[in-house]
Amino acid sequence: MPRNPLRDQQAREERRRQILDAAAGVFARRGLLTKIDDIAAEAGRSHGHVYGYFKSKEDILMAVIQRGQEAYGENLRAALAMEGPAADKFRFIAASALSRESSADSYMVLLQAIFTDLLDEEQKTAIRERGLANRKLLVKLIEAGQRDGSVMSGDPVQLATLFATLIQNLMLHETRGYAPPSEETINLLLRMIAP
Amino acid sequence: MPRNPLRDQQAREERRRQILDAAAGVFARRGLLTKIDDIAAEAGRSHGHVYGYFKSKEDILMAVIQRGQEAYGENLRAALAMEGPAADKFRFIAASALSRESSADSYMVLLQAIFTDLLDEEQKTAIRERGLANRKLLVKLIEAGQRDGSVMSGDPVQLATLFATLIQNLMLHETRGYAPPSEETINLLLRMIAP
Amino acid sequence: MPRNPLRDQQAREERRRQILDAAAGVFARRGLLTKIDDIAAEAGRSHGHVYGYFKSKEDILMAVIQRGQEAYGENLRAALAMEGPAADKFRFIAASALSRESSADSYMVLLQAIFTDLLDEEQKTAIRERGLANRKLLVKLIEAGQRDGSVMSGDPVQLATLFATLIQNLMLHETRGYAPPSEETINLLLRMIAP
Amino acid sequence: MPRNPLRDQQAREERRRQILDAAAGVFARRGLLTKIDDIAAEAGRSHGHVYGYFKSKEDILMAVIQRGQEAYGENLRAALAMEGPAADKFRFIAASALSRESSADSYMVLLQAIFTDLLDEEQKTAIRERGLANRKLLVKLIEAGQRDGSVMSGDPVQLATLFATLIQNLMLHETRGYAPPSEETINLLLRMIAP
DNA sequence: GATGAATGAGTATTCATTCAT
DNA sequence: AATGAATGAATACTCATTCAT
Repeated sequence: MPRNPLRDQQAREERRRQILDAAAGVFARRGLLTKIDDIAAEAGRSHGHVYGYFKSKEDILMAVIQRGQEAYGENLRAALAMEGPAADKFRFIAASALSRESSADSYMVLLQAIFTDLLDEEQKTAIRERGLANRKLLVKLIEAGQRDGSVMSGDPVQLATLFATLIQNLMLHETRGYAPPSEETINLLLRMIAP
Repeated sequence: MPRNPLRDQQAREERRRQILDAAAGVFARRGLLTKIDDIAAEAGRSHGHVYGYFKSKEDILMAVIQRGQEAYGENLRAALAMEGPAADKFRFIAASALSRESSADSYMVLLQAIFTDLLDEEQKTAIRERGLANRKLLVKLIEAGQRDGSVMSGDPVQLATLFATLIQNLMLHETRGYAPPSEETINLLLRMIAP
Repeated sequence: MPRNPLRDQQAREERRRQILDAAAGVFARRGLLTKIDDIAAEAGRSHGHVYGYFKSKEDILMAVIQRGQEAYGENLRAALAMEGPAADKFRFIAASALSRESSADSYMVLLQAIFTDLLDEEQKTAIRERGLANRKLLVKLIEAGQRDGSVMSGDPVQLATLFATLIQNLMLHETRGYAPPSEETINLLLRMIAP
Repeated sequence: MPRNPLRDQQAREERRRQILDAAAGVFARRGLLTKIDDIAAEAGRSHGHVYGYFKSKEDILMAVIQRGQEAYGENLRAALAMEGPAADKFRFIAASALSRESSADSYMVLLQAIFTDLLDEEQKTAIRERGLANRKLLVKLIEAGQRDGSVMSGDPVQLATLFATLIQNLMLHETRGYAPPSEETINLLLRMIAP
């Protein structure tokens, strides 16, 4: 059978993605105490397999976080690109964040990673920078909302932080033992930032 | 031979408190990966000493969380007992939570503890129940605020959750690499729940 | 990827047996104070290796004891299956027990295990039940001996116990600092139970 | 109150004896895994108290063993001093050994102590020498029995060992899960060494 | 590539022993 | 003397990582 480098490469990336999917779930469920074996088992592979795709556990952790942050960033960019009033954009962001199960996972993993010394400062800085980049996008949305009158006045950076905070932490509600956030929760949240 | 049982008992409680103080700080800084030796070193004692006061690491963790939740509850009760408009009470709560350094610590520790299987379900349930008890106090405050017109309309339970979420997550700001919450942040926060 | 599952399985069992052999020797030499590292060193492996085959030190201890009891039971069954006078069967049992070095090991380990609270009651019960099953076999031999006139009269259960006691404790002679039991010792022993 | 050196000394010895009594029981029950705290608790004292009377745990262990061996020796000497046929003397020894609860304890403790490296060779030698001294006494009894026709012919040393073995191990019966030795057991035992 | 056996650094916990009171 | 707080050496066990097959 003739080699097919492109196909090989794609297969490799697909398997790497599968491992990351598994890792995101297990990290979220078990926190930083997650073992490589847990991830491998979730992916239906051996732990040796995992090391064929990632250098270390830390490496996997960084990849999970990065993917989560980039997905959130994509969401923000999609909202920015939407037509219509800013309110709709916020509803879109809130709904997306709260619907995708993995969001809460990524956020919690990120929070824990920053909170321990498992990662070195360089890695933490990378995470923080991606976080700041995402907040910039949200600030733009806030500013647009203030211009079209759908968001209250006030420092857009602070407002962005508060809004992000609300969304992110709402994702943890089920984990905290509260009822999962509903449509009504989203409405309330949007009223809170309305003028 | 204990010459003074009362004094001994008090000294013992004092040392236990010192260990808890140390543990709260280290757990917050290093997360659940905290080692007993870290706690002992922070308390300026040997790890053997720590085991004279706590049965296990898990035991210390539970004690740290419980103390944090009870301190938050005290805060809420103090606010409820205050005279004056509801808005002042919210400001008091927000200011207390954001000022005491240990609050953010306790909250993060709690979040992580619930998020891993380090604790068994029974212990997690105890934590969740204390959390719900505290939320009930906050719901009372929200309802009072709605009666005197200082809080927007809406389901008080949902509003309480959102408000708590804002405060608690703001406590993590510095950790997340953002600027620490200021007086202005608090004003903004209070405007968000105003009608 | 296991190219040869059968071979792998066999290799695994072989290694497990090697660990048990090492453990039996070390337990016998060092008693219950034996460290996992001692066992691993005796087997020429790391302690991590040992944990790949046994769940805990207690687990190894139980396996060593069980193997010893089962080997003794096999001996008794072989004697029962022998042709000829009962006296020959007793000689066979005595000689086997005193010759195989490991017998004394297993017996001493068993004695110590029952004598401490390292094992829980359930495990001790399992050991005692295997002991009683073995004694039943010996009782059969005693009864056959009484029928063919090679064993003195008396309660067969008591006689079985005394005979077993003699054999088992003789195995400890070297340990006790006495001369090892000889052919002559066996003759004497057999005369003691003769009518 | 005037000092009374003699009285002080006696009080001290009495307390030392109390500790030894406690230690013998606990060592027998828990084996070499016995903790100093167990002994102290059994004696109704603090562990610090125990160190006022013994240098180390090893020290206590040696004292317990020595006392047991000496008590056994006293028994043998008392038998030797008895009037009458040798058979009565054996019955006396067997009955004493099996009746005094502490005998089995001491024997098991001795067995375990010799079987580990908790004691150094010097200490083990001391124990073995006391054991050999006791066996000499028993050999004298056997020889007397052979002279008066109440004991079978054969090497007296071997016979002594077998007899001692029977008695000692019978002491462990209850521990092994068998019925405790009875009057009938003793009769059987005496018949076994009869000509 | 895939597997899982093997290793050993790392960690929680225990307990003999010391010593201030 | 008596107590028990404090220490730290010792030890069972875990788990990330490597590597032979």
